[in-house]
Amino acid sequence: MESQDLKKAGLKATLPRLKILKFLEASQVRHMSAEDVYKAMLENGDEVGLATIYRVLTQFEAAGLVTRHHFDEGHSMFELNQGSHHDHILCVKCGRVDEFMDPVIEEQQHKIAEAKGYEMTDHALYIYGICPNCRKSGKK
Amino acid sequence: MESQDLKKAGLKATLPRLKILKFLEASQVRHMSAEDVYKAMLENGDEVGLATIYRVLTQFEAAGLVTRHHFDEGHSMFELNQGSHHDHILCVKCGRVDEFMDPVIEEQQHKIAEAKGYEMTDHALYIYGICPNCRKSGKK
DNA sequence: GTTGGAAATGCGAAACTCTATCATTTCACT
DNA sequence: AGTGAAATGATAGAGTTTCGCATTTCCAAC
Repeated sequence: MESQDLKKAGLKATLPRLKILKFLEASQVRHMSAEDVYKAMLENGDEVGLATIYRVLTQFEAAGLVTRHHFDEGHSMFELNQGSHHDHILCVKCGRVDEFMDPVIEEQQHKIAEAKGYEMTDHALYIYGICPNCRKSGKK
Repeated sequence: MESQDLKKAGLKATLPRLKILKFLEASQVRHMSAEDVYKAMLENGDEVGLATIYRVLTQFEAAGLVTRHHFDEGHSMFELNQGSHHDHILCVKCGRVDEFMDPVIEEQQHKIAEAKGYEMTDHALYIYGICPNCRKSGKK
């Protein structure tokens, strides 16, 4: 009963919110824009207004249910929070996204923030490159 | 004669491009959006169309003269390439931007890319936090 | 120096993502 | 079931960036 998850997050268990949460959980694609979610749900027969998708994803983010990423300028990508924290490495040719977690980097970031007198609240790390497949096929 | 710099970068030495390059070099502010550049140049009496600012900054980026940053969603920030590579730490309260360079992190990134089979082309690292000033004044 | 043509510019319109407005509907609680 | 608060949906609007095209500028050859 996902409605419990929403209540726990401080959100009223409305039909659109439930549909979106279920959709994210069922999706094979881990990273999606609001537009992606909107279109995919439409095809699924679940009609939810685009404005609602944006609102709900923002609320989910505030509630810690999803994370918002800025892989590239222009639009936000959302990822359901499951499993543990990780950063991303992206292919500039095909858009493929892989995940990694590096304790050394995580620790260094805290050290840097401390050295600069900052209280660290968040961080974003993206490595861009050419993925194994694209290197092999040698696409320009 | 900055026109040499442009020629070297493979760009025709036009008046707007020269003006923009000179402006960036003279500016005390290191990070600016296209709109920032446009307005500041207007006040300076250098009128260059906004579309041209966007085009030229994008060309400068391709030529390696400037770097484009995505500090937050919504708009790109540009920085003239002078001095060496560095990453950024940003205050979420006041927008202050500091720079740092950490050899350990740089090296780890290459290792990660290699381990994942990627050919690394670029990376972006932003640490977000509360800067010393904002911590002292305890602003919410 | 002129001049011819390619390249760049400037303007407005348009694309794109995201937010605001507000009438209507839905949820939760008696 | 009834009621009030909150959420939704549709559309308009805001903000950033790009596009299309007429005009201007650069530059190299005469």
